[in-house]
Amino acid sequence: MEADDKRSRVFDELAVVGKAFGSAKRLELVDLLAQGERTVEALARAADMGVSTASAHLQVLKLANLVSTRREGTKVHYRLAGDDVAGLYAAMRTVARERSADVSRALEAYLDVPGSGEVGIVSREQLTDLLASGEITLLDVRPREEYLAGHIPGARHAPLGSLADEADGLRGAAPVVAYCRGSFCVMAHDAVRLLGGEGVEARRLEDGMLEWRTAGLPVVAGAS
Amino acid sequence: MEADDKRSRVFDELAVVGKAFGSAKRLELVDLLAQGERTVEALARAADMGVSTASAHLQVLKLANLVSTRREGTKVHYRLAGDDVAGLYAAMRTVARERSADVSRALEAYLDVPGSGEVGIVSREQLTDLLASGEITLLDVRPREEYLAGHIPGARHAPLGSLADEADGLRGAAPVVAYCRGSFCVMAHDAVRLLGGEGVEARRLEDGMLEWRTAGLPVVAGAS
DNA sequence: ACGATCCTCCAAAGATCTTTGGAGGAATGG
DNA sequence: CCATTCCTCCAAAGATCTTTGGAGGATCGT
Repeated sequence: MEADDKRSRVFDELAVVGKAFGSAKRLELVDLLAQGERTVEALARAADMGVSTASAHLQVLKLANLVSTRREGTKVHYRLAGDDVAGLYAAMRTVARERSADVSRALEAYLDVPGSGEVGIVSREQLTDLLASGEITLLDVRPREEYLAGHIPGARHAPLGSLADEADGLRGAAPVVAYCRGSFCVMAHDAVRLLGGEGVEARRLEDGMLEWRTAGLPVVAGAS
Repeated sequence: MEADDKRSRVFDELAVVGKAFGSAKRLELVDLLAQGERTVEALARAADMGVSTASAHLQVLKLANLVSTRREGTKVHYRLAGDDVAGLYAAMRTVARERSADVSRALEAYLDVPGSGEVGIVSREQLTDLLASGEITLLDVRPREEYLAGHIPGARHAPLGSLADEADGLRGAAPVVAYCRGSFCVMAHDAVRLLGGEGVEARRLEDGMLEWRTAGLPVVAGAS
């Protein structure tokens, strides 16, 4: 049957996209790219793999049309092909987390979440209100390049590495809300722990930049 | 670093879910399961593969917690673990179709869509209105088991195989809207072509049952 | 034109997946 | 308790993916 061939081809092509999400290394690259564009070398370094390997994985993502590239001199910058790709990645994480006990267990072990009694979590809606009323200091604790590529309006950049130096200035001032890459990112957890230990009142955004962007909320780029 | 190990494990577990969507055969099974539960044998037959192969693929889906099973006598019925899984599958199809020229090309070849000038497409919103005003006959042209597992309220079952016999009764009566599995399914296209050739005024729903269900619209099971 | 940098492509080894037939397990009906 | 049905598990062959080092292409600055 000719029609069966054509149907098979449709699923074959769909599987190209599915396969792109079927490798831990590639997911790690997608996770990084969801925070903004990066060069191959930067991606390889951040995801701890050889440049050849990173390039090969990026070709797979490119073949699936999930990423696009921009050349700047000798460097090639990769980025997600669109917000819908970030949305698909976020949706997959949500389903995986809700459906798979293995995923949620691995995630809890990584985030070091104290089972039940974590206090001080702020939802996106609450954050919008708190920002409007100016009652808090919003900290973006991601690496500098990611902050520059896009952050929540009103957020100050305070990377984890230099957060300890800022504790003095934050103590006693407006309470802090910290955020990072998303619900699978440990940085905001670490920031809240660190600040709490320094006597600074700190909570964290429920998820992070990925979910903020996917929800269609405003994002501002550059140093602000 | 211990933290890196834990992070890697999170991505490894995520990749288990991603991999599940990374095989054409498995996607075909998911596509079928999105229409309702089925036994292993029925799935193997419908997707044209050996029972062992189907079982193996189903184990992969089960390991990713994307499907669940129900035993009935010697038969095992598989179904999607939840509507969120169907939603993820639908989202992946949408992204794949919009991003990948290969996917949309393969799809057009399969659906045999006349490039631009296809008339008579009804959106979900329009269908809801048309149903409320009773101005149309809504036909579900999927196989019987899928109709029974869940269909749009008010739809009559008219499988493709026996549609020609119904043409006489439909001619001159209320115009027809036909639907099938979803936007990657050819049956409604075929139905509209067939009815049109018989002189019956027929249009098709823009997508199908998968998108209807994913949108949270009402579904009724059994013969109605 | 040349060297330096950054990336992609190539080839090959190693790892992982897919498919198959058949053995074996679970449930049913006589 | 035996035969039947339906499914899962096993083992092995074949196919596909991943990772690597190094060759080679593109771009830039000198």
